[in-house]
Amino acid sequence: MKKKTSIHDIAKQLKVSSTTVSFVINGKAKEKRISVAVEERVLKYIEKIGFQPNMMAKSLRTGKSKIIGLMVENIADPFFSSIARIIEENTYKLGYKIFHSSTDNDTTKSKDLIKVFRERQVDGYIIAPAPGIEDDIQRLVNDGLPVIQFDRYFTSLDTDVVVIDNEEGANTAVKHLFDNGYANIGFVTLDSKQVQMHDRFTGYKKAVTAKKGKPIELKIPYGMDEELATEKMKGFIVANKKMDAILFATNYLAISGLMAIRQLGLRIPEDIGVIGFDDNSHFSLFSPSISAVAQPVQEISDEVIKKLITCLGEKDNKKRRKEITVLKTILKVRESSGNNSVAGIKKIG
Amino acid sequence: MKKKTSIHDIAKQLKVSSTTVSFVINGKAKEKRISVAVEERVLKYIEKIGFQPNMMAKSLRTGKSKIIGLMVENIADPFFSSIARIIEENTYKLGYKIFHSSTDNDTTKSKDLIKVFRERQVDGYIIAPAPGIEDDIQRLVNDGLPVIQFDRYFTSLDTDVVVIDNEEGANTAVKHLFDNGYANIGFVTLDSKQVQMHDRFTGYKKAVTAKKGKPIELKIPYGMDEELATEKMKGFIVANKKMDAILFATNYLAISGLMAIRQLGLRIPEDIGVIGFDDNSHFSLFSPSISAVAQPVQEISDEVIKKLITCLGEKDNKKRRKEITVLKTILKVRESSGNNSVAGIKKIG
DNA sequence: CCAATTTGATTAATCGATTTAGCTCTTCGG
DNA sequence: CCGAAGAGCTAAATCGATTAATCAAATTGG
Repeated sequence: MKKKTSIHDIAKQLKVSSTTVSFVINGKAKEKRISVAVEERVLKYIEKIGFQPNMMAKSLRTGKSKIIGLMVENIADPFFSSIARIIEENTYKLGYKIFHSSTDNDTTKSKDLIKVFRERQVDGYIIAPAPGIEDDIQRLVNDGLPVIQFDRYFTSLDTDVVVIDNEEGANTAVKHLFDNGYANIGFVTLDSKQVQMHDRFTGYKKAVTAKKGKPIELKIPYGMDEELATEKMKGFIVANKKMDAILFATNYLAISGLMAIRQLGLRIPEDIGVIGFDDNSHFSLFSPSISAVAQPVQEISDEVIKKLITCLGEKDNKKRRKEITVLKTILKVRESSGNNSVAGIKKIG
Repeated sequence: MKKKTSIHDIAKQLKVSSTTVSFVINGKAKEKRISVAVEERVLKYIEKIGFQPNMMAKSLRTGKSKIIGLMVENIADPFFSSIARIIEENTYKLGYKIFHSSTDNDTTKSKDLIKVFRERQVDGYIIAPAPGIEDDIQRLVNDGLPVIQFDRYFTSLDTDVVVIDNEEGANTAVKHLFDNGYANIGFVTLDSKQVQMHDRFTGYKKAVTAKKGKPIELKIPYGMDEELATEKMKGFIVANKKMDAILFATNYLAISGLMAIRQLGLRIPEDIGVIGFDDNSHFSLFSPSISAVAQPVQEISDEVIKKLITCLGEKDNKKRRKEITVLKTILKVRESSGNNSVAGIKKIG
């Protein structure tokens, strides 16, 4: 059908060697002492025919695929898709393309994805790890491949890490609820052992016990159908009559929770106060508007990229000292958590 | 550091030829008359060392990268990220990986992306085209590469297409507003010549003129800052005193519009009725809940995948008769557009 | 003027797979 | 016992680039 023209075809046409063409294409004309005359002739020709080198061949030879593997829980989740967008944008400028993949927090799927990434020779890995893939990541690390863990991480692994201060984020949110007159604060989270969820619970618990309260917790299994989750939450709210506020550990849990509250006919913030983890551009438009612990998406992405670039530039990655960066969350105080703004916290419309 | 083991290393270890190893790995042992004994020996060994063939080499040789290029306006937009997710999921099962990219509806960026996709040898293209890239896509088509346009398309190009019936979607929405007692309906859209926006306007206009009304239109430039857009819309609403309902042409325009309405202190649906194009899982939680013209995301994705698979299976793509699939939208009637449900339209909580 | 250096370009190996064509050995019919 | 057929495996070309090694011609220095 169509045979793509190769560097050799060009060489033949111009009666030079393919080496020369390669040098010119890669801007090494000066360095490799190619005469300006020949250089221009080659440049003109490849411009004319719109030559595009075959990255596969290039990658095979150089060992660099110029591809980054990005593994997140769910690319359709606004938190992850925003990060994906920023990462894509910035790495693109450096000539990298991204393979995205959603793990659904599933171990088998994640392991398989790592395998696929490997055989595709990706140059670097950005991973929000699912449970149980410690060994797989360890193997990447052993082979000196650049790996960044973000959002959550295995403490046992020696990789760069970018996370937020989940404990403090949750803690501040609960304290804020107390300051607004709520006394019995519940926590709805995922039934998960992952470190970020655990930290959020810890932050919640510390704030509650500091007030001599006792934790009221509901755990929803990962991947549970939204309607079912809503039912669970309705049961949870009904069963805990005294509970007057809830902190939700993820954005989609908050959504189910809001449905539950609405279906029960409760008023926010009068009957029940609400704060969600992960902000969403829509929260400010709800009536009442929904308070949230916002993750600094831009900063997270920037940190991840910065670290990745550093890793990619390293010749021996195993020698480098790895860094754990912990970023601060921002409590977005809106109507759903009462009206008193707390010192040091921005009150927003 | 680490030299990945190749098919040759395996061959050397097992004292067979790399040809044999290749045959076994690709399941052609029977076909190529490799003895069961040798086959098992090879299989056992590659299992033991966890061998992973180099896809770059494979792709170079076979000419198939097993990569699909996906170009959308913005991967952080829930509409596109949902589609991306479904496509990723399904193509993955067939051994394909996806390169996603956001075009921002920018011509230069889109052209550049197509170039990058080409040099990366992607096997197929799924494109929600930005303006002005007709020629670039035409070139792909000329070279017999599988191309699917979706969400919007260039009518001049002979590719498979998956879109929704934008005209009818908008038309139905406006009719619904009329049926609910609204008389002067405005339309807020993008300042864009793209076909999907044009069709939405046509649907709106036909419904309005059928009622002897005259169109009231506001065009927002693509990429305008959200706050500025909100201001524009406030001005629009104030300037058109008699306007009592608005249809927004995209989900993010609806968001800005809702902010404008809120800031002006208007009540929905009493003072002003609202319908958005593109549904969002949050719309049902707004107070009042927001009506929307929902796009059938799952169906769109399924169609796109089906068509792509067909193209990929074709030996001569240029011969194939291309198909344009137009899918129906679903009007989700909620509180923001009044209370009367229209015949044939599902009234939802 | 000859050896040494510089200039400008090329030859050929290599990356890791796939695949065509062919080689060797056994078996079997006649 | 010879030739054909088939079974089982391999050599070597190939995909399209990069790059170390080298070479011929021109230039320079002493």
